[in-house]
Amino acid sequence: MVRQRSTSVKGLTPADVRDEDVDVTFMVWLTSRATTDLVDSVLAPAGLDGDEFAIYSVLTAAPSITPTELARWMAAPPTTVSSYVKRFEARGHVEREPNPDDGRSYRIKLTPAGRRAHRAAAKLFIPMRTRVEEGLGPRGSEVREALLTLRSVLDEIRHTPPGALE
Amino acid sequence: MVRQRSTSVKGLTPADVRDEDVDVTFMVWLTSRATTDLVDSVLAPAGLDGDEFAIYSVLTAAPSITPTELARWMAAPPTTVSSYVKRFEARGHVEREPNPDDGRSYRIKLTPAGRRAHRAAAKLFIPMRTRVEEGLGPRGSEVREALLTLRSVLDEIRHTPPGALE
DNA sequence: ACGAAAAACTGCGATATCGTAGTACCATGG
DNA sequence: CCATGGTACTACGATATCGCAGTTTTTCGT
Repeated sequence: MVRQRSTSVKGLTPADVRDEDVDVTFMVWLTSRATTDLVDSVLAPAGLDGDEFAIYSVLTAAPSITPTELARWMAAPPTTVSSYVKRFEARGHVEREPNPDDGRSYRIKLTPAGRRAHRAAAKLFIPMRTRVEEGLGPRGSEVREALLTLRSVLDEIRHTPPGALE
Repeated sequence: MVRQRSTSVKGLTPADVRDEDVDVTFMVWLTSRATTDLVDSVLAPAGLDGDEFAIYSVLTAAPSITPTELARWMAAPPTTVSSYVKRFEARGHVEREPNPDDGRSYRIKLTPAGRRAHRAAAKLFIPMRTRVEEGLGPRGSEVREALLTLRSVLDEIRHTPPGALE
């Protein structure tokens, strides 16, 4: 998975790009890459990557969900979700049951094996989570708050057609 | 690229997962997906996706950089960077020049065409950035601050071998 | 109740990501 | 100055992502 060094490279190379005056979006990108790298490497032994763990977590929290709902959750295109489901099902980690409300659709549920896989991954995840929380210390809640704010702003923009100025 | 709706799905479905008591990492994941979706859709007409735009931006800020440095920057494995470079070069957007300090390596530079492409993408990006900043309002600096904090914590953990407890 | 439009999903194919393993080069010790 | 080990990069191959276009079912207007 490759453990990388630091964002501030070597001595002086591209380090002159100071974070303070960089775009929020760019920082999200950077943060996200760092998170992915860390989480993926932590979860690797459990055979799940970060995305998969996140999805399994959603499936754990929400007893059952449709592909479309999942797609909205993770802001992913339906085809991607479709192949996720296929993959998870092949692993025996999720199963589909007919959606009583809509014949075109179905609902996804973790199987016991899926729950077990999630628990195994969680066991690796928790210590990391703890370290992150410790690292954040009291600022933890501010960070969470900030992410929340940011996400709601993003969502609002995402769902506003380009032309529509309020 | 698919424009999705909202994180809080429909009426009541998986909405019972309240953000407040969700993991920071998970929120980063969610935020990152939303960001990717938004940025990709905004930049699409310019023929760059978010990742590419970010890299072009780094290359704009840092006059030249080696693949390894770039890999550290974006916390990506070297093979990924390698194929990025190949792709960008094929587009005529970057060029390699020999690294005087190291014969195994080389330095990457945006070509004029590459700079042009970046500028074109930036033209689409700026309005979005503005909307995000407006949406954040005075909380903008806190959000930036939070991301900064988070990233430094993540980096520190990432670079600490699993066993090494301080 | 019917037909048109929209929505949920998927097969397929193009492209992207990234692990494995290999090559070229540098650095260190003796 | 050579050997040994480490580092920078990449070819190749496996798998993942996701757009396009098509099918099935639902929704809505009349």
